[in-house]
This record gives sequence, structure tokens and C-alpha cells, in this order.
Amino acid sequence: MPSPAPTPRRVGRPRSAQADAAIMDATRAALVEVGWGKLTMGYVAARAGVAKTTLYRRWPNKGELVVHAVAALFDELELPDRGSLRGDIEGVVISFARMLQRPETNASLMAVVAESTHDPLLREHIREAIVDRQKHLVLQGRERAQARGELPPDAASSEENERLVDLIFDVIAGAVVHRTLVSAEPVDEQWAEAFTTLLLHGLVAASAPRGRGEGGSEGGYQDGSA
Amino acid sequence: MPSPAPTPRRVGRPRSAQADAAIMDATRAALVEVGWGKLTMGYVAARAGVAKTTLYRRWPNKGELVVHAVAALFDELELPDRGSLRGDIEGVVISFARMLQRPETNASLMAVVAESTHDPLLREHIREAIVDRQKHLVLQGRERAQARGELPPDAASSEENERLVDLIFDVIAGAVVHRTLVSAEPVDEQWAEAFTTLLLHGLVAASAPRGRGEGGSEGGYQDGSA
Amino acid sequence: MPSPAPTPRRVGRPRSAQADAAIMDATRAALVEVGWGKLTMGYVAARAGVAKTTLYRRWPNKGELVVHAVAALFDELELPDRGSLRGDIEGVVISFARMLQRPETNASLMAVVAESTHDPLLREHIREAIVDRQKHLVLQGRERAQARGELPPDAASSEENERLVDLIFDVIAGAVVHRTLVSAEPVDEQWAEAFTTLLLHGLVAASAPRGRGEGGSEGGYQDGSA
Amino acid sequence: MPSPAPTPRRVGRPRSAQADAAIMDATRAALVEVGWGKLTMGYVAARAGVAKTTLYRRWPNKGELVVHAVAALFDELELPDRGSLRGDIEGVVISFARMLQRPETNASLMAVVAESTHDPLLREHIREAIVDRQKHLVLQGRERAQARGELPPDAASSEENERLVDLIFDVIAGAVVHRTLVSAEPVDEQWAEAFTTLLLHGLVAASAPRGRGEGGSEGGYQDGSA
DNA sequence: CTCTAAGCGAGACGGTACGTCCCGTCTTCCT
DNA sequence: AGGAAGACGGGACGTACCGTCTCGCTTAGAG
Repeated sequence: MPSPAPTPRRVGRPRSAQADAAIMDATRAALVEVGWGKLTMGYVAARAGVAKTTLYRRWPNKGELVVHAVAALFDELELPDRGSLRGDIEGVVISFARMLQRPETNASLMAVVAESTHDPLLREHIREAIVDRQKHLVLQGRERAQARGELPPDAASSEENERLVDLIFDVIAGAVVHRTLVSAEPVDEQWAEAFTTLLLHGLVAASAPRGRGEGGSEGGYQDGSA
Repeated sequence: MPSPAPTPRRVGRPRSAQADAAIMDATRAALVEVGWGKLTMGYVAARAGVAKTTLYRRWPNKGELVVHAVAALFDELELPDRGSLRGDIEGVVISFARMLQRPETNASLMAVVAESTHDPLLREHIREAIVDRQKHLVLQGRERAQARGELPPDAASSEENERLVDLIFDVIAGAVVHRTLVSAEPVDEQWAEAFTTLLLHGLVAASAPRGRGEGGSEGGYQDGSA
Repeated sequence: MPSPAPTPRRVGRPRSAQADAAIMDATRAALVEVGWGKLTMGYVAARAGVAKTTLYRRWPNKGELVVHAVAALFDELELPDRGSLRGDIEGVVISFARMLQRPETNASLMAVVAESTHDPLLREHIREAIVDRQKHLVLQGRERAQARGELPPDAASSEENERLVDLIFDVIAGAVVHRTLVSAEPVDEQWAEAFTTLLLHGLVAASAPRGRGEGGSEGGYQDGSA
Repeated sequence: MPSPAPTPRRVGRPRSAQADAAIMDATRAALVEVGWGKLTMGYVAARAGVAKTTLYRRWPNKGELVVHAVAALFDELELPDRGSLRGDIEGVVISFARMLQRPETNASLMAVVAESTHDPLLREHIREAIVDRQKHLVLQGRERAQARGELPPDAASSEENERLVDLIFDVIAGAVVHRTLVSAEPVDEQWAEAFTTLLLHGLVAASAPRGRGEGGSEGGYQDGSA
């Protein structure tokens, strides 16, 4: 996919790539310093050594600029193969948490999400730039686990499949985000292990064929010892 | 400590309780209409039929006003006894989700949380007003389940106990919030059921005595059919 | 004229004379400190150790309060008989200037006059409280000079008489005020003497019967030496 | 000193001269309509068809704006040569009074002066913008009269000279201002003539060599008839 | 010698204007 | 054409006073 864009006009002086990078850096730095609410275009521009005009030539408003700057941070999320489902989950939990604990991400993610609650375009923007990117990791991990025989293969209905992936994604991302940003407690190895244990057992049940799942409630905690 | 509650000696004209209520209502209504970002003190005041100064006499700024207005919404969260752990979990998930889906909560919660990422006082405010209030529900549900024999009694170490409650809280609240606000998908009965199933199995494992928890990873999905 | 007021009601607690005095003092002190523009009722009240209500119970607004406080200062103006018209003029000039140089008067007079330029009621108030009181001194001095034979007796027309008194008053008060407040130079003995000399010669001409007055322009300065 | 006046290197969008003029006009109009006390920046801005910020970009506060607007009015003061000292004095008196009677000047001058009583910078501002400009007229008139032989040439001491000019200035300006603003009576031809007569005789005496001036007090009013 | 109408301190109230900050747009000149 | 500089129209901010309005307490004179 080299360049489907139909020749984007090449007249006049080209945009400075240097400016671009400086702006991204300045935006992230400013987010750390003052947060979304007090972040001003003027300050970003000044810090980047650039005129305000230059910002507006690239992004239509504050929101877009910040989302753009934040989204890039999510690119580094990866899912190294640790050989087991448990290992993979713990890995992603810890690496996701590590990212969220960096102040620029911390401050930015929630700010951007909050802004999105009454801005559908921004919400779509976030979905593309952040959510889908992360969801891909869940899929990848699941496939590996299935290959290893740790999880049953895909259900018949692809719709049901997607629902399951979405659920797992919301549980993992939700728990990590909530602990980091709302409870404001660190996601350390201990927490990651406990969470993984919880998830792992749930996963097995959730992935099992329908009609069996609700067994948990009756079985009680004596279940395992039988 | 000479006087236990010495009648705070109110002098001068007392604050109007009417105004207080009108402001809270106006704030929530305004949040629905325009969202956090465009909510203005002037508009809230006008809508409440009150002078802007009256707002500032009670709350030092927009943030505090909104947190206050939003926090009250969390008071209505309850945990009706549905007779089983599964029922209780589904109940709280759905009622929490229902609350989050109401536009005023939707817009406000994240906004307020986002604001808190660089405002420790606000963060403490949130913890008191919202987080602790919710955590209480988790405790309550767990006690009921223990009484019913659905979950094992408290672990020996109270520290470990607290860790577990915190974990469960982050998982429930996180998943619901994430699905509602980030994934922007509805929390319907179907999702609540699937989530509950997942959580239920995880819960049993997580609540079990240490040293057994990690069994899940090896056992695989064939576990149940053995 | 002992009390034409038809018994001004004597029920209830009478107004505190102490408060009255404290308010007047506080007002004048505040005028010195911050000037009219920044003088606030709250500050005057606080400084007088009195509630704002107490101020408004006595004067309907800031303007009236200040005029009242300032007018009292003019009461002390007197015209001691120095035995000659020249002496009397120098005396009044210096004592008037001395009053104007006191910071509370300095700041207040112009402020009040300025305020009066678009407030006819206040203007009338000033005329009664300040202007007429001063004009009386001019009349008194003139009568003494006439008695001494330094000035001709009143003209036939009383209207013309009044015009003359007004003119003299405007010249004296105007010159002193202008030097003090606009030119912002001190009215010392030297200036007072020079001004008196100027006025004295003018006075003789102005007081002379009509039809002769314009002689000055032709006569030139050689006039006296002839 | 490499560059004597290096072309101040104007960068960025220049200030709109149109806006400048509109603001001055609006300020003067507003002064007439509502007076100093009720003049608001918002109203001036609206009337000028300009944003409030544009006002504050040019003047730091209401006071400076108004002084600036008013000072310009004094530019039109001139001293047309009427051929005689008497004529010149009457001319300047009447044209000065005419200016003061215009409502915008009326309201503004005193307000600005009042404000200056506790603001040394403003006072200096006024001196430069208004007082010095007027004093120049006195000098000019005196020189003409000296050339015509109506007044004696400058005294030996230049210091004494300056004192005399200042005195005359305070008398003329003071009398006109006082009559207009404090006594609140019109300066008509009749008053101007009477005042001029008074001043003219005083002038001759005051301009005469020292040691003779005080003669007036003894001579009495019979002086002229001898 | 009580009763009671007014005075009083305190401070909340509805308002108006302030002067500031930032937004996103627009000129102007320079590269 | 891009970019730096900065003025512009606009909107909201949070503050400061205004003059009014409860409150509950105090106080002196009328009954």
C-alpha cells in the first residue's frame, strides 16, 4: 500500500518534517506538564518553536492534534510469545500498564476519551487509532492459545466469536485502566498475576460451548477439590 | 474536646437550600445538553435561575461543581439481593451500566477522571465520593456469597483480603466502564451474562487458597469434561 | 426654626452616634488611602467596625456618603480679619490651599466634582454643601473692604453685584484648585502674594463703574509710572 | 549606536488604524451618553464594532483609554491673533470654555483629574497631554503682547518669568474650569469680558517690576479717577 | 419592667463589569 | 506555497463590588 493517494499536489514549499516532529514532542510534553484542560495551542507552538499557524495547517483543532500525538504511543504495544496463555496475558497486562503509567499517556488517554463522550468524530478517531489496534493483540493471543490447545477453537458463529473477543478486550483493558487511572494504584507483578489467574479461569468457562457456562454458580468453590 | 458538636454558631443569612438543589439539577441538565467541555458556569447559573456568584460561593470552580453533581448520582447504586452470587453480579453490572449510559453520567465521569490525572485533590475527591462508595458494594456482595457458601470465607491475611476486593472491583467497574465509554457498546443482558460467567469462574479460582490458582493454565479447557 | 419636622418617630432603638462618627472617619481615611474610584463600601464598613447595612441605613449610596464626609471638611474655612483687603485675600487663599493640600480633601473634592458632572442631584448637593459655604467668605471679605473704603460700595443693580461676587469666587477658588490639583504645585506664601497682587489690581478695575473697565488694554504697563 | 532609527522591524499583522479611530470616537460618544462612571469597556467595544480585547491591546485600562481620548480634544485649542492682549485673552477664554462645555470634555476632564489624585503616572500623563499643551498658549499670548508693547519684556530672572506664566495659566484655566464645572454656570461673552478686565489690570501689576506690585492695596479704587 | 420596634453584625443573594486567557482566523512580510 | 509574527472577533473565565435581602441578637423607650 505505497501511495493510493492520487498525487496530493506537490506545488510550492513542502511542509517541514522537522516541525511535525517538534510539534508531536511538544504536545506530549505539554500534556504531561499541564494536562489536557490547560494545554493551549499557543504553548505547544511556542514550545515547539513554531508558529500557531503551522499547527492549524496540520490539524484542524486541539482535539485532533492531541489524539494524533497520543495514538502514536500505542504503536509500541506488542505481544511477545511467552509460550503459554498465562504468560501472554501477564505480558500484555504488564506492558499495557507500563504504558499507562507513563505520565503523558496517563494524562492523555482519559482526557481524550472524556472529550470523545460528546464528540462522535473524535470517538471514531479513537476507535481507529487506539481501540482497534489493541483489540488486534487479543485476537493474536487467542489464536496462539488455540494453536497450543489451551483454548477451544472458534465457535461456529463468527458473531459469537467477535462478542467473546470484545468481552475479553474490555475486561483486560478495563481492569488495567481502571486500576491505573481510577483506583490510582500501580499494576505490579503481584496484581498482574492475580488478575491473570482470575481471567484464565474465567476464560476457559467463557470459551466453553454455550449451555455449560452457568455451572459456576452452583458448583461453588469446592468444585476444584472434588 | 469540650463540645462534641457545639452548634456551629451560624451567623448571617443562611445559604439557600433551594438554590443548592436548582444548581445541581441545572448542572446535570447542562451536562446532558452540551457536555463537559462546553458547559459554562454562566449557563448553569442562568438555567438554575441563580447568579454566577452563587455558584462560586459554593464551589471554587467548574471541576468541583461537576464532581459534586455527578457524585450524587452514584448514591443510587444499590445491590439488591437476588439470591445468588451470579444474580448479584449481573444485577450490579446492569445497574451500573444503566447509570453510565445516562448521558449526564457518561459525559461526566470520564471528564472528571481525566481532570483528576493532574489534580491530586480532585483525585482524592473522586475516591471519596465515587470509588469508595462503589467498593462497598463489592464487599457486600462478597459477604452474602460467603454466607451462602458460594465463596470461601475470608483469607487469613486481611491485607490479602483487601487486595482481592480491590481486584474484583477493578475488574467489574473497569470492564463496564471500558465497554460503555471506550468501546462505546451497550451493556445489555447478553453481555452482562457472559461477563458474569467469566467473572464467576475466575472468582472461584481467585478466592481459592494460594498455590492452587495457577492450575488453570495447564488444565486447559478439557478440565470440566474430565 | 427649631424643628419643623413633624416628630420623626422615636420608636425602637435609636441610631448609634458612635457608628456615625466612625463611618465618617473611615470614609475620609479610605479616600486618602485608595481614592474615590477604588473606595468600596465594604472597606469603609470594615474599617469603621460596622456592618455594610449600617452604611446604607444612613446614606443611599457611595456618592452621598462621600459628599457628606467631604463637605464637613469645608466647615472649618474661616476669614479672620487681617485688617486689609490684601491681608484678607492672602489669608483665605492660604487657608483654602492648606485645606486642599490635605490628602483627604485633595482626593475627594475632585472625585466628587467629577462624579457630579453626570449626576445633577449630586451637583446640587455639592453646591449646597460646599460652593455656597465658600461663596459666603467672598461676600464677607468684600463687605469688610467696602467698610474700610478699599472697594467701592455695591453697584446699583443687585444682579450685577452677584455677578461680580461670583466672578471673584471663581477666580480665587479656581486658581487655587487648579494650581493644587491640576498643576500639582504647592500654594506657598510666594504664590499667594503674587496671586493677591494680581487679583487686587483686577478687583479695583472690576469693581469700578462700568464703561471704564476696558481701559487696561490701551493704557499698557506704563500706566502706573506716569 | 549603530542604527539611529533602524526601521522598528515591524513583524506580524499591523494594528488596524481603522479600529483605533473607531475606538476613540466610540469612547467620546459613550462619555457623552453615560459619563465616566458608567462607561464600560464592553460598551465602547461594541459601539466601535471591535472586540474588547482590541481595546486592552492598546490601553491597559479604562483610565488610560479615556485620557487618551480626551487629550486629543485639547489639540484644537488655538490662539488666533485678535490684535490686542484683551482680544487674545477673551478669545482663549471663550474657546477654552466652549471646549469644556461640550459634554464629553465636561465629564472627562474632571474625572481624569480626579483619578490622577492618587495615580502619579496618570498625573504625569495629564501634564504632558493637557497642561503643557495649554500653557504654551499663555506663553504665546504673552510674547505677542510684549511685541505690541502691552506688557513689559521678560524679567531678568527666567525663574521669575516661569512663575509668572504659571500664575497666569492657573488663573485663566482655573477660573474657566471652576465656573464651568463647579459653579456650573456658562462662560458667556459677558463673563469673559468681565474676567478679562479683571485679569488685564492684574496682569499689568503682576508684570511690573517687583517692589511696586503691592501698591494696589493702598491706592484704593480712587486710583483710576485721579 | 416588660414588650416591641428599630438598630445592628454577619453574610448570602442577583447583578454588572472587570481584566485575562485562549480559541481559531486573518493579515503582513519574509524565505 | 510555507512559515513566523502577531492582531483580530469572540466567548468564558473567576473576581470584585454594588445595593438588597434575610437571619438572629441587642437595646432603649413606650406602655
